[in-house]
Amino acid sequence: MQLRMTSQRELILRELKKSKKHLTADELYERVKKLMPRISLATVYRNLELLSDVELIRKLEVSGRQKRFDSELEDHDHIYCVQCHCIENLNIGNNTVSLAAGHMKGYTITGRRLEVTGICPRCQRKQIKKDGKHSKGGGTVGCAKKGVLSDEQKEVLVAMKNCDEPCASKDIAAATGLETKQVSCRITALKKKGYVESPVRCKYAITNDGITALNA
Amino acid sequence: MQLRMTSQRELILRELKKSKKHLTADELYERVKKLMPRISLATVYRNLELLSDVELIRKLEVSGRQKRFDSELEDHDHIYCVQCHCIENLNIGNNTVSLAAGHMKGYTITGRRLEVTGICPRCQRKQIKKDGKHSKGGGTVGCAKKGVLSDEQKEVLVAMKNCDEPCASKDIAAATGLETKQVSCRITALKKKGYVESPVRCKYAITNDGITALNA
DNA sequence: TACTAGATGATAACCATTCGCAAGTCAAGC
DNA sequence: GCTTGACTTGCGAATGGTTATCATCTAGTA
Repeated sequence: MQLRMTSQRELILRELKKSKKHLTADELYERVKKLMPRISLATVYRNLELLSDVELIRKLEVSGRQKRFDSELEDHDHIYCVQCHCIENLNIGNNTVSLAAGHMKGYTITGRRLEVTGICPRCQRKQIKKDGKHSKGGGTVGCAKKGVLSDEQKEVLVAMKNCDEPCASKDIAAATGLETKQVSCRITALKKKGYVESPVRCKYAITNDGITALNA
Repeated sequence: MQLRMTSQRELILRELKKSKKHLTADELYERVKKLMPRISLATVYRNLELLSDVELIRKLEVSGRQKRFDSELEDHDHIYCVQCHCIENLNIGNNTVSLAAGHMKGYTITGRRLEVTGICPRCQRKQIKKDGKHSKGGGTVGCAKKGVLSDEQKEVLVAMKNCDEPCASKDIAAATGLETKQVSCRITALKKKGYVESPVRCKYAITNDGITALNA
């Protein structure tokens, strides 16, 4: 099997090299599409795979769900920001440690990957600015994108908005005609999204985020 | 938010601890299901996530598409076999190197992950035994499970089986009544799966694997 | 120049994971 | 003891990244 240097392939390679970052397949797809609108996402995936097979580029299997690709071929490690999910290069010598240890188990070593995780300076600054929110790390892991409101949830949220002060789920049930069980379940979901808070035990109120989300 | 130790949760934790390996969510699900048949896969996922939030277990985001979970909490690294995809623990001290380098970039370090890749002793032995097959590493990445045969591919494969000696795609086309273009395309796919080989350029024959696959 | 390996675009399939919902269970307060 | 609401569960549908399939195109090679 032998590779042809097609125009698509060339473009993909060039764009990856041009961007010094570690792009995901579809970030690269977005860029390439601007220059070659009819290119298919499948072609991008295929070529990234192929190009890394022949070692013209390097596939990084790092944290997160998406693979990333790198045009830099020399061995280097990565540092990964757990908040913004950006990845930077890191240069550390001292590779011999791991190789020796590996050999002790009878393995033939083919490579090694060091990934340091942390919070990048940018995110640290952001954190200091608005440090009211207690982000437990858990909860919405990974992309902390706010879920969309379902109609059922909206119903509860609207009722809650109409209350002047924190109300019990029982009150919401009365207002909406729903069963309290359903209400309580939906409140839980809304709380997780940050649209509802509980200032007093068993009393709930809509948050500012919740109001924004309703209007959106 | 406070966790209850439900029977499901307990079982999941116990089974993970029992197996010394690094299980994926659904490997664990298979085990747990034997003891609690009505448990849901979602429950397993949920609990693994929750348990790792409270640090009763540890989530490993290692190579491959699936996450793995580990009941061992101390810091340790991993060695990963690129052929059988098994993972073993590895103990290397010397963590300070990476941390220092990370700090230089202004990061607040939260963790680090070293993954050595290689071929495990078991796979090395296997390799020596039957070393006729050139497995380029590429091709079917990850799970190297053979694709299922489509009806179209079967058609071509059957025709090929009926030939005593390697035949050209033209011959297959004649035998099946298909266009040679289609045939050639399917042959390519079959070759990639290892069901067809090309002993001579432009001549194809069904492989033993191919025959097995047909009968299956 | 004919033939075919290799590439492409479109789209369907895949697979691990997550979400939404309704129903269940447990602990605390009345 | 009964009620209430927080926390769980099972089910099933949705999501999202990635891969496979197929027909068609294109470019090397005999």
